[in-house]
Amino acid sequence: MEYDPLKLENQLCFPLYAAAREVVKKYKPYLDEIGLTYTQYITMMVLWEKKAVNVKSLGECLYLDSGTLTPLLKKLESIGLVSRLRSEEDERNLMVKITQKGEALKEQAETIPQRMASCLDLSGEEAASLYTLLHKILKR
Amino acid sequence: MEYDPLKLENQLCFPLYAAAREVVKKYKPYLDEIGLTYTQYITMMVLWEKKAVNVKSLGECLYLDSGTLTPLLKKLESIGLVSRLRSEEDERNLMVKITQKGEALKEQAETIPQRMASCLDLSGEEAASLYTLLHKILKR
DNA sequence: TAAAAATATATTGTTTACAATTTAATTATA
DNA sequence: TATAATTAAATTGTAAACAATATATTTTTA
Repeated sequence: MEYDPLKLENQLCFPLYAAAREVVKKYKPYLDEIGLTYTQYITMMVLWEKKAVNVKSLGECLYLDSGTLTPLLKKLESIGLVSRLRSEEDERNLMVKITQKGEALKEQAETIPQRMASCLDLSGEEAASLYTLLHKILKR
Repeated sequence: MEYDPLKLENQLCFPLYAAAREVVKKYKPYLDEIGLTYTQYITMMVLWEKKAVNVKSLGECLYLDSGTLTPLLKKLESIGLVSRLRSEEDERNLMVKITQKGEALKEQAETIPQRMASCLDLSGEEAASLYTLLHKILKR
């Protein structure tokens, strides 16, 4: 029996793709508590840190484009977590700003990272090693 | 400045999610050549190996459910790569079988794994380590 | 400075992804 | 053996994800 590079078990991308989806699925019960999807959650993370950001740099942070972000940001605006306003200096830029309600949500999210970590069941070393390898793939 | 577990750069899931999408995106030019999406490609991988499989076990292989697979398999059937037929013994099962055309496609796909690997730019050791860690996450 | 190029976001269309529900078939059990 | 429980796919509805295109604004350059 010779080695077949087209066997699923010989792929590296496939477990990456599958594990990413499995982990996002594990977040769901926690994110349901605060009424966010995973993509909305990481968007809020950027805003919890930066307070305001335009769509382009948000997309660079998250590896997402306006086709994904525009409807998502409109949704977050409709929930009252962010505001969307064209920049005065350059009207091509849309500034996304966190609202008071958005800031307040952070407190409810504080417990999520730890609860998720205990789901993952990796040692500290394994997690660090995985972190490094993934960032190596993402390096551009 | 204290450690904030809600900062994007302190997440492990986020680079997993982002890297998976980036890598799938890198497949696109290669998969375009053979007219498949990434999800269709990994479905064909299972069929290149197993020749025939029902939707449930296909879903177990790929970590996908019938909600995703049903339309995808109909699409593959419409292209002529697979056939879909209810099992005689148990009519709840839908057997998905690879066609001649599906088998023939494998030859055109042979070069993809190597070309992808050179995109990834990981050493053999790094790839092996990543493989192990991802499978640890997927272990059920 | 008028036209061209570049930039930022939005829109359109297609495919995934998945939760929740429905339908149909099979198996278990009262 | 009729009824209940289980199982496998399909369907429905929503949210991503992304390529390709369109629109509007700003910057370059001829």
